[in-house]
Amino acid sequence: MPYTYEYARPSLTVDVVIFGLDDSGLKVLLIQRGQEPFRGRWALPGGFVRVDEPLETAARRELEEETGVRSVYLEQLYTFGGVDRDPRERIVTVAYYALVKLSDHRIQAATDARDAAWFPAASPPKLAFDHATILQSALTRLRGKVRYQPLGFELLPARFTLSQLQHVYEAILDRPLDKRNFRKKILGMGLLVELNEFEQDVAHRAARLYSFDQKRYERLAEKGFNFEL
Amino acid sequence: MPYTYEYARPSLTVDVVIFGLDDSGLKVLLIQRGQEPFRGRWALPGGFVRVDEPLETAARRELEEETGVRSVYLEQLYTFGGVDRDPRERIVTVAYYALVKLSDHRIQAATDARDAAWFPAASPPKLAFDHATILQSALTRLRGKVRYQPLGFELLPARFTLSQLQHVYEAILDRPLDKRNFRKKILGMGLLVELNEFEQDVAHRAARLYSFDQKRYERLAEKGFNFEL
DNA sequence: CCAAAAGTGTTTCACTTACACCCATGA
DNA sequence: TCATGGGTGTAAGTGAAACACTTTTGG
Repeated sequence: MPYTYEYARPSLTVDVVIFGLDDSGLKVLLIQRGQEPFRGRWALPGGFVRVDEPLETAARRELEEETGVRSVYLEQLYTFGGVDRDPRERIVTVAYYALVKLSDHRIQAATDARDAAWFPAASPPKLAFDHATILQSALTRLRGKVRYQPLGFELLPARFTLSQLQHVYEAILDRPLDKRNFRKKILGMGLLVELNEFEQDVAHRAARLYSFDQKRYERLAEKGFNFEL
Repeated sequence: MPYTYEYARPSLTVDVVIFGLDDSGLKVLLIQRGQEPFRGRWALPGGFVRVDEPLETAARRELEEETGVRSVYLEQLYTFGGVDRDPRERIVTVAYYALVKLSDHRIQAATDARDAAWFPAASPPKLAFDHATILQSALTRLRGKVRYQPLGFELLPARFTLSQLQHVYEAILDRPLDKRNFRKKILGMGLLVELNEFEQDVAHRAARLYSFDQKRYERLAEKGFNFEL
């Protein structure tokens, strides 16, 4: 090692809060620990950062190991550096949160039959370390950011109905939204592409499918447009 | 050391973007480096995190060394972990930003006659490492957050005029605000205490002084009140 | 024909914006 | 008395919120 240090240094990990959405609401992916400390407890997926590995790469590595997907929304959340957050030694963790499409069957396959499971994000089991705090921060961030960034689409398949989209926002914000006002507002932004496709096999009028125009959003955002629900 | 590791670990530092405000606008405090790499370049104050030291404590330590003040607004910004951000070795840095009252004379004293100086936050000199990126992130965060959190007061003395407050917001948001609308809005929140004191020694009508009611803000914020400019 | 969700406009109210003049003070 | 910033109200426009019925489809 080319330098010497006056002080011992903390270890560095990443942890990832992986959110998904299904019919029963917002979910978080947790791993059951096989070792001490906190053996048997549920915890966020995470691990050590390698010396030649960018932080986000480390987070994506953890994410991919647990879900099998690679290109999802991933954002750095906060760095937790309390001295006693790990009973063994000082470990600082850079927390990320990710939004994945639970409709993606690769995710179901990757999490089946493992020590991983989806839990309601708002009422998880007792968590290891300070992971309850990290999860709570992620929820708060998500709730704040979803209102002014088009994150809702990250939880849905590429083609979705307006009702599905509304349910996403209702689940995250945890309050009901008015259907007409929601549609007026979201369609008024001009960011949704109206497809000539419809829901299939439903016992009621089939809803039209839409897709989100990411490119158009990026162009508008550069010119000062603000997505805001 | 009680554990062994499969991989070498990055080193960990904190860096602090210290903002202040004077008549010529928003300023940032920089340190001129005395050693390689980047000898002679200006850089953000920062240093290694000690193994038994919480991150925020480390940031406050750096802040106090440079400004002499202890209780100021300090918030974690982002963690920068690019592999080549330091030419010597892998160093991950947890960046913070702070808001200090430049009217506080301790600050002037602590920064006088040192290798530290205040620069316009929007047009700093060429900076060492990736500190230009960090500063830019801090500015973006400050501009975003100042609109929905009462941060402006952190840059002013405890008693201030409405015009001073307006200038704070104009400097940060970098656009002019309408005087009557600004006053209406900010007074309408009921967070300012109207004092029976006035500016002294000005060559025009003396402006009334106000103070910010932090307690009242906290009580309202709990009940769902949102500060919003 | 029934159940279930899709789809659609208008009114009301609150808030934002634009805007100009007199006042108090010290030089 | 002049220069400088302090202090004040109203009208118009824009956007948010509240609200109910008809349509389509499969069972």
